[in-house]
Amino acid sequence: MTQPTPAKLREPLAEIAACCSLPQALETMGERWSFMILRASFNGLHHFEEFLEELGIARNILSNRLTRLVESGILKRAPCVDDRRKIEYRLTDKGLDLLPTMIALRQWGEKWESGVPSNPVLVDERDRRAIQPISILAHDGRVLTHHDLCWIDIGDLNTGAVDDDHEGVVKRIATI
Amino acid sequence: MTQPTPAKLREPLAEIAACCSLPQALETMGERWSFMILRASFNGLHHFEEFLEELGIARNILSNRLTRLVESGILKRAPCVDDRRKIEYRLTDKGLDLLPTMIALRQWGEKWESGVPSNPVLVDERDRRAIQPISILAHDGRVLTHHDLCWIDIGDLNTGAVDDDHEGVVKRIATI
DNA sequence: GTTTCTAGTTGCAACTCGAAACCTATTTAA
DNA sequence: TTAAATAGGTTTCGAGTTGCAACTAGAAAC
Repeated sequence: MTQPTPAKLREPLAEIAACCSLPQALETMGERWSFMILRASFNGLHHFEEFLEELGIARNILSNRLTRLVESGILKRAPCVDDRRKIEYRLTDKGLDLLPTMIALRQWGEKWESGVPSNPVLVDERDRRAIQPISILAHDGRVLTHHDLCWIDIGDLNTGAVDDDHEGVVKRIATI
Repeated sequence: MTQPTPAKLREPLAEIAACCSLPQALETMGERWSFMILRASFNGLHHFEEFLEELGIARNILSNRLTRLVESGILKRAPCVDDRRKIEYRLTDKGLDLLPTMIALRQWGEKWESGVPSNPVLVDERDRRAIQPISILAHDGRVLTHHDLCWIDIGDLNTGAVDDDHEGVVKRIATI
């Protein structure tokens, strides 16, 4: 019994290029509203009605997105102790770890879309000085552009360890 | 003559929170396929049929996305001189400047989604050593987390110049 | 016990996506 | 010099997704 059609519309991006993690990341965070909900979470919002009012999103879509973000481990649900009608949505470590990505996107928007640096400004709490622009750094701290980058096979990676004798049998990557 | 309904479904994210550049950035890059097309561009693809084969996207959607990316200044069109049927899509400076964001998202995916570092690895061409993880840096290079950050009014920014006189005007608006 | 509040679900209309077919302007082949 | 192939679209249509409003279940307040 062969099915006439598998009927698999909207193929997951992850299957497009299995070698790269970017499609996988986009599978959860690429959805409309996902980043906006994340941003609201970082800004201290925790409850359904708070997201609803802040974002102006439809109830069913918010419900759907929160469920998906919880399923993918970016947010976690917890019932409130003082009011058991309420549910708290909080960022997990996986969710918190999206902050650099979010700030990078925000800085890009500041530079190219709005034109002006937004107010208020994001600063290091300790000295109240503005954070650096998010950038790509070499192991020694040099800022790299796309001209300086290339892909190499993981085996041919230079780890900095002394391995002059054999080139290309390194198994572990240091950065990630 | 008043229209019966403005019929403005799908309100632009940019209007949701005008104070922040992130929604504006998401307006163009938040669309499905936008980041995948960007990634393909960085990987040296320039033509319609190349994107089509590489991404497995539908023709009409690809056409639509390329038009939007050109309209928002991330890609630029140029007719080929040697074959006037062909059109070249190339990254503008605005597009190239999305590389840190893209790598940040990729690294997040590597860490939390796929688990394993992908192969091939992105390295500094000069010494063939892996790039650093994208992170948030203070002006002196310390790596910051969300605990270390706060928002302040742009007027109260510490620029590094000596200004001990006024302190405590920190408007702690958000916790991001 | 009724009302209110929180977090949903359901139904329906409008919109977007994906696959295939079609279209137009250029090469290339016969 | 026609005929076929190629590049980059647009059109059509069914299916999936989004947005809005109305409704619902459970907990709290009155």
